[in-house]
Amino acid sequence: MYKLDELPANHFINTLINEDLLSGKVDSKIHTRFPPEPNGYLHIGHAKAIIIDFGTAQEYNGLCNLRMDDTNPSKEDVEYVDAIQEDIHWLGFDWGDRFYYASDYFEQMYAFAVTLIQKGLAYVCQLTAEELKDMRGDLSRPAQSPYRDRPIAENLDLFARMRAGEFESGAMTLRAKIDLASPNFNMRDPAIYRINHATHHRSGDKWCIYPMYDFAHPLEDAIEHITHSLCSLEFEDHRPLYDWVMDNCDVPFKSRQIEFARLNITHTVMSKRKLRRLVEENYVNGWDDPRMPTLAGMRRRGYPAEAIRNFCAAIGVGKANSTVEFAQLESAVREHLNLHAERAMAILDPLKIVITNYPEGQTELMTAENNPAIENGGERQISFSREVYIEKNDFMEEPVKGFRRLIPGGEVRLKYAYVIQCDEIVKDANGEIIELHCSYDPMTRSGNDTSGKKIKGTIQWLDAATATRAEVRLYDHLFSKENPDDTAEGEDFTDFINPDSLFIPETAYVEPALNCAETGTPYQFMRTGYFVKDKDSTKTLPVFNRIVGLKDSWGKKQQQ
RNA sequence: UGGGGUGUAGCCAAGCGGUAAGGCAACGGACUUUGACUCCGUCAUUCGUAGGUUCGAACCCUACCACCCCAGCCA
Repeated sequence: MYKLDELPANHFINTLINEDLLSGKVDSKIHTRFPPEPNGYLHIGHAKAIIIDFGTAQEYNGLCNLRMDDTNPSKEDVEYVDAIQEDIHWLGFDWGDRFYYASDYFEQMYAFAVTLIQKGLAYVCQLTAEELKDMRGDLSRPAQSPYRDRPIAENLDLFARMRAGEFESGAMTLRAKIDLASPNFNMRDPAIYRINHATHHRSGDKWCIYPMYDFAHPLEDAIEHITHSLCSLEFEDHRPLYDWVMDNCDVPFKSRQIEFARLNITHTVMSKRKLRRLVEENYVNGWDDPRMPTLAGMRRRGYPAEAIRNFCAAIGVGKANSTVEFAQLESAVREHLNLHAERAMAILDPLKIVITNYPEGQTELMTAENNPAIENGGERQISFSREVYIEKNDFMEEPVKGFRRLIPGGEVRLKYAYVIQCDEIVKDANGEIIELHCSYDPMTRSGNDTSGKKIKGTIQWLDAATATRAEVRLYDHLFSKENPDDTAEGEDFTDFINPDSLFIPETAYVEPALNCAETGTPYQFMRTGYFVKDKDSTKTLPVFNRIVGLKDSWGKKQQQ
């Protein structure tokens, strides 16, 4: 039925799935699932998992379910359920009508647990958490439980009463009877049900006992006929238990668990605990703050979903712990923006230029390309008059070697307009430069330059008469520390937050034609970078996106 | 100290007994009305280390080393 050379072969997961297909071990459609716990927002690390889960299904013409793994009511909330769905859709994936909740299987899971008890494979253990800790053994000593040989009938009775709410939270657990001496601690009679009198975000107070991940997850997969359950490396040790549940509960289907390495990125934290702290301790303004590595944050920052997908494809899938450089993500974003983002001019730190030989009151319309990187990228008209703003650092009174922009007595091209020459520097009493007096060369009009001049530098500008004052924000990666995930639990982040991660220039101007209120299109600022409207904020002004800005080899040279 | 994993360039990563893909970064150069983009070129005689098997080893065997994960009634 299958031919090896027709099957996907991008990485080891394909190899394993192909084996199952070729051997006939799996004779149904490939079926995967993405099973987030609704206890936080999805981040770029989840994007990798989503792409592996949904992507693998797509590669094999199969299906991928979305399942809320909501088996711990004290950590979960509906707010996250909604956000997770929105983010997956934004990323470009769809689960059709296969949206499930683990909590919908609670009744079935309970029945499986009862069966296990009847088979003598599970027992109610009344050890308290502290007692359990004392009796769990260690590397060389097996664990112990005085309740291990409780009669089946008594276990059945106790488990029913656990469900009925007769006991307090934590009073007892249902444990799988496997092997107290196993070198794999996960097999030392793991708890599979605990008592927790908490209100579940969905099932309310219907249940006061909840299945543990190790028991619930294989059952969820089996119930949904998941052929391949893809998860991260830390669950490798749990696979024997996963298989034990599959083998000892009378499941309708047997799934196979395959583990891959989760994503780490430099200058970024990926742990939900730490992301939550960033939000709750107000280091950022919410889960969707553009500085956050959450999908919601990246969306607001102007990262295209396709760029994130391309990034994940580029980094591959393996089993080695690795940390991808932030630059690799930026590269994927730049690559996409270069082809899709329309260009615009903006001035973040204005310096006024008076073109003394340009007639007062005159205005010309100049033609500017919207996207020179693509054919038929469109054009727009921008006004030009006697007074314009340029970027302050596009002028150097005492130029360093190699500087190609405006210098006293020198010439520079105003992009899409004329070549100007700096004739005079006007300063205030403190010696601060107020404005520059320049003259333009009428023969150098963009599009029909008859001057024959070869000008090295080209800079951006804005007509002072029409430029729109804008609030602009520049973003960079959140942490100055390369591997902030190494930060000790509870440690203060303050010293590690990159002071440049958010910068708001005092006076910034943009082209008036930019309809920032209505467009979600990323714009690219001339030479200085990209910006995108911050769609979800109440402000209608653009966000400047320094981090995926143009590479600046001049700036780099300056630093050296 | 028990168990489970992983080691290929600065960072990812192919490779699965026939003589080290690709991407990111970096560095040269060409082009340029964005110091961007684009284009061309350079970048592992060697695959954690040491032995062994073989005509031939990153791939097989042995030993060692390093790093990651596991003793929640979290997922």
